[in-house]
Amino acid sequence: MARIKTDNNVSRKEVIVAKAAVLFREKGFKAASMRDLAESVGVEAASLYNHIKSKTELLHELCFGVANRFMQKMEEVEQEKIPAGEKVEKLLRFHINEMVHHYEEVYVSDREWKHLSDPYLSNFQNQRRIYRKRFAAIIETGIRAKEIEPIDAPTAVLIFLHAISGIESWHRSKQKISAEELENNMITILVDGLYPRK
Amino acid sequence: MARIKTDNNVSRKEVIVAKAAVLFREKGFKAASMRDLAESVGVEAASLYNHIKSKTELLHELCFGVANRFMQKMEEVEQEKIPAGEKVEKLLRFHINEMVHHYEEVYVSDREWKHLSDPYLSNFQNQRRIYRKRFAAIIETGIRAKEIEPIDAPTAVLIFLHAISGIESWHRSKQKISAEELENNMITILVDGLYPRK
DNA sequence: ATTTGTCGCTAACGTATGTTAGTTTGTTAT
DNA sequence: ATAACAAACTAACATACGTTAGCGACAAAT
Repeated sequence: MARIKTDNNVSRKEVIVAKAAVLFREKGFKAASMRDLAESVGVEAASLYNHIKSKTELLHELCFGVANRFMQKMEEVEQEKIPAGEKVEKLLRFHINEMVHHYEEVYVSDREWKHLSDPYLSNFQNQRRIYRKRFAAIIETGIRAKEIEPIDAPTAVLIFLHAISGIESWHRSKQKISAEELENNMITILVDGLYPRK
Repeated sequence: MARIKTDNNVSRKEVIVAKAAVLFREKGFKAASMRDLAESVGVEAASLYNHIKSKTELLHELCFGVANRFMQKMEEVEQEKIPAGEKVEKLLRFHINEMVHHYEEVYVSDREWKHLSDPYLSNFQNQRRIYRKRFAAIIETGIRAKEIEPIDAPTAVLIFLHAISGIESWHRSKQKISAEELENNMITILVDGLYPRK
């Protein structure tokens, strides 16, 4: 009998959720089976249910974990007293860092949320919509202050968020540039298009 | 008995592939069942197999259909005798148009190719890698000609391609701006970051 | 040492899935 | 009208999946 080993105040459930993130990322939620997950945890499939309620619970855990972190950062940034452009940059850097350092969870939350079931599904969709609205609002504030070029803010937000989720491919790439290089490259490319030409 | 109705030289197989694109987009490849597809086509599940070999064949058809169109455009653009910046812009506009007008197929090809099986899988991955290399090469030519800012070309390519795939959300959005507006907004935001500041 | 509760195991259930076999219906060509 | 073919149907198969029930093994507390 092989117990799930848990170092340092990390519950067995958390171990399972972490392994699930890896698996859901590489196979997709539907294609990843509980038996796959069990094997990667080192245990029989049925044993998982001593720690979790269902497969979907794992997805909840992942999606809302990520969503909450982003929402919290949004609140933090909104309250700072700095120009809108800097707020945008701060948010972008946060996104990039999350993608680099919590790759699996962020990726899963981004691509697999469709498979949430309905009290949670609409909740999640709402959160995303709200997040984007608030992001766009920051950009629009910058535009009114003539600090940012007059572009369509919602489109800009879409571009930013999806551009960053492209780090997925960087993550798998062989000839990696460093994480800081990546971050600065992205900021250059994304943000420099924002400011008016002189 | 309800036959699949086919107007205008369009084979029944093509009807099925088209419906599959819609279904795969909204549920994901794994979650979409052949019985779902059959219902949406208006026929029993088993009947589909008079026209197709397998579920995965539908995915091949979609993925390689899209990939081939992009490869062809790449060849076309490479051979034009225009500045690198304009080549980039042409490719981006093509991407945006494909995403707007062949939404379902492009989206599926982008997100569901993981579920291809192995002779096709590696083939598809190769095509993508090659496509990106050639795209990056164009940008690098522009950089050497001091026509484009010295940025990391592979990163720029990742950003561009993923940014455009974000149109997905625009497609579903209610308060749509027009397709041309969208295209021009995107080009402004993405391309303007490329040229050196004066 | 005994109790108690946590955790993992085996076995199995019910359901959904992709696909095949064999048959019947409808259409097209002679 | 009839033969020939295409395309739909019904029935069923094997497999894979999420999950439950019940039991045994280990660890912690008394």
